Amino acid sequence: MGSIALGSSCDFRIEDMLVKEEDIDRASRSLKAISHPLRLKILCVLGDKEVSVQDIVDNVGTSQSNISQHLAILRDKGILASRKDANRVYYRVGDYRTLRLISMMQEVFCSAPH
Amino acid sequence: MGSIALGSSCDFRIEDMLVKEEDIDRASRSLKAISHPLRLKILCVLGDKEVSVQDIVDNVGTSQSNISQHLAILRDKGILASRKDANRVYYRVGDYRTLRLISMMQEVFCSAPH
DNA sequence: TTATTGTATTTGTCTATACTAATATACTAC
DNA sequence: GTAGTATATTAGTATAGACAAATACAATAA
Repeated sequence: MGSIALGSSCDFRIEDMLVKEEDIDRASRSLKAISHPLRLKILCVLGDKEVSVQDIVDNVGTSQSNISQHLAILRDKGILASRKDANRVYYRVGDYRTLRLISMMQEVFCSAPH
Repeated sequence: MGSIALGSSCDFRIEDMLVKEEDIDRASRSLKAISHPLRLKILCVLGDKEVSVQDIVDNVGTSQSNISQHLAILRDKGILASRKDANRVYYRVGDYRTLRLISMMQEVFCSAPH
C-alpha cells in the first residue's frame, strides 16, 4: 500500500514524500525561483554548459538588465553559480540535482515524446 | 558530449531538454502553481490519496478560506481533480505525471536519505 | 588618460499574489 | 420549513514580483 509502480526502473513510496516543513519551504523557494518563463528558459539555455551573460541575453531574448536581474535571483537562491573571466561573467547550473530536476520537468511537461 | 550520467538507471541528454516556448510557458505555469509552501504541502498531504477539504485544512494548518483558495488555484491549473460526495468535496492529484514530479522533487530537495 | 564593452544595481511603477474577514452557496438533518 | 455543517466566493488590503530606464561598476583597449 502506498506504492505506485511508474515503470520498470522508477517506483516511489508515498511515505517517502516531502513532509517536513523545512523541506517544503526549501523546495518551494527553489521552485519559485525556477517557475518564471525567462528563468526557466535561462536554465534550458544553460543546460550543462557554462554560458556568458551576453550569450544568455542573445538566446533568451529580453534586455540585459532584465536578464541580469533574473540571473541574480537564480544565483541568490543557489540555483546558479558564476565565474568571472576578464570582462565577462559565465553562469552555470550549480549542481546536478537541479540539472536532474530540469530534465525531470521536461519528462513531465514536454509535449514531444522522448 | 551533452550526456550526463546520473546513476545506474537514469541518464538524460541535454539536447532533449525543454526548448519550445510553449513547453516552457506550460511548465512555468504549473511550477508556479506548485511553488507555494501551502500548495506544496497540500500536494504532499494528498499524495496518491483522495482527501476531503476538511482533512486538508486540519493537516495543512491554515484557514478554511485560505485552503479553499489554494485548492481552486491547483484545480484551475489542472493539478488537482475534485469529486463531490454529499456534503463534502474530495481532492486528489489529477495525474501520474504530477505525482511523479512531486516524488522527483522530494529526491532533489529533501534532506533525508531515501 | 579616455572610450568602450560587459555586467550589475538602483529606482520607480505597475501588476500579481496572498491573506483575512465576511458572506454566499450547497447539502444534510431535524 | 430551520439549523447546522462543509465548501466556495467576494472584497479589501498588504506584500511581493516584474520590468524598464538610468546609472554604476569593472575590465579592456587605445
